[in-house]
Amino acid sequence: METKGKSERPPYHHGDLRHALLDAAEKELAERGIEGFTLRGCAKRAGVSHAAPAHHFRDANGLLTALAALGFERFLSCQKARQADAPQDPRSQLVASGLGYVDFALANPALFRLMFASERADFTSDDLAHNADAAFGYLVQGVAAIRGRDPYGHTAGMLDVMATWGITHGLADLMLSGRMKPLLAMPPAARDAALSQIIGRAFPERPDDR
Amino acid sequence: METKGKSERPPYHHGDLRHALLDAAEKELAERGIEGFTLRGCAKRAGVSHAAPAHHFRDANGLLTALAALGFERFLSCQKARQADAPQDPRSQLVASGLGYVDFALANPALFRLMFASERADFTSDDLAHNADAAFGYLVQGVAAIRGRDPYGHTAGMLDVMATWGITHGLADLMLSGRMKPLLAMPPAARDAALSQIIGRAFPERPDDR
DNA sequence: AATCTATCTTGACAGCAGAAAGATCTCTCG
DNA sequence: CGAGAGATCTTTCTGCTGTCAAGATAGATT
Repeated sequence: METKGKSERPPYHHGDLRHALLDAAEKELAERGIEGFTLRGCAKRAGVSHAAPAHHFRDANGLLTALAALGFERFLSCQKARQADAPQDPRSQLVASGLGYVDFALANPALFRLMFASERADFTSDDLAHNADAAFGYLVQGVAAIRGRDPYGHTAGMLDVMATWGITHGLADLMLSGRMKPLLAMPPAARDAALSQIIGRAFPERPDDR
Repeated sequence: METKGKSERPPYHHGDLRHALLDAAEKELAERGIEGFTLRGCAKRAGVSHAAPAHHFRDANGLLTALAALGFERFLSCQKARQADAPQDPRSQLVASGLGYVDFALANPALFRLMFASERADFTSDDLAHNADAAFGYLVQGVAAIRGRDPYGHTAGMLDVMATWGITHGLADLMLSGRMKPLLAMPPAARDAALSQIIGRAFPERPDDR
């Protein structure tokens, strides 16, 4: 109970190392990017030896996979946050979720890349696959609300889904790589307006018009 | 002039190591992905010691940067190839270049990621910056041909450019990560038709309609 | 109290990038 | 012709990485 007399050594067992490692991994990812990510760096951040993570995550990619799974949850939260401030009609709601999509990407660039453009996250993992599917399902449901029927099964519906996802994702990804300078230079309100205008093109009133 | 009598040792000087390394790097990238890319692997492929590349490219990122610059040239070629087979009206031409965009991404996934989503390619390099700008300029010019005036300077024009680029890039990138299953499952002709329909939404007849 | 199991540390190894120094070839200029 | 000079390539070394194996420690169970 009392101290050892000299420096209080950290306890041998961390207590919640799993959480601590996920936090550390997120910071590591944010600061050094996915290509500079290091398992040893995460361990050091969490104040633990370099081999400790292996007990909670199989290997470096295992840690990244768990982090990506968490990412998809926050990804959905960002979309819902935008929707809460938007009008309730289906079109406004779908556009708002697109704005949330971009919000998340800009706020967590490396994590976004891990989730959408990396081979290191293992999508056969149940956790990750489940959360990623949930995000996709949310999009489909948003499109269904506009068109009034389930987009699955008929081509026009799938076109709407792919157009919406494609344009939102493309804008987000290009902004992350520093392209889309005009958008990046705009003040927030103007940027939101421009993004909304573009995203809205994905689901025109007359979907079959060319 | 005559042989040494035993095994003919490869010449000390390679002759065209720079080219050989670029070829090797492309194969290395295609086979092991950007995250498995190794400078030593490239050297071995080119039949040369691991330190030889340093004389032609500063370091591993230098080699990748040169490769990305080459990539942007072929990227443009893919777009022009599609346009050659398409009707000459501006809209068909712009859609065709989008199909070429996707062609390139699907044919060179890792290279595409290097060009658009990696921190390893150095875009301050003159070569790379020049070729990347050329690709972007080509897109802008394609949009200008539709709208009849230079998209720069006025907001509506920039919206057209960003919408076109965003939707094309988004579709390509998502297909690369194995999403967009419906599109990937289609036979080529159907896929082209679907992609064209979606890309066309980026520049509607009445650009201001919501 | 004794043992069992999960957790964490230490030490080792192979592969990697990059730097430094030396070897080999080609070329130019006297 | 031939002697530097400079470019090209190899060898060697250092420090970092991920992963594995073996040992130390703590908490839980019985």
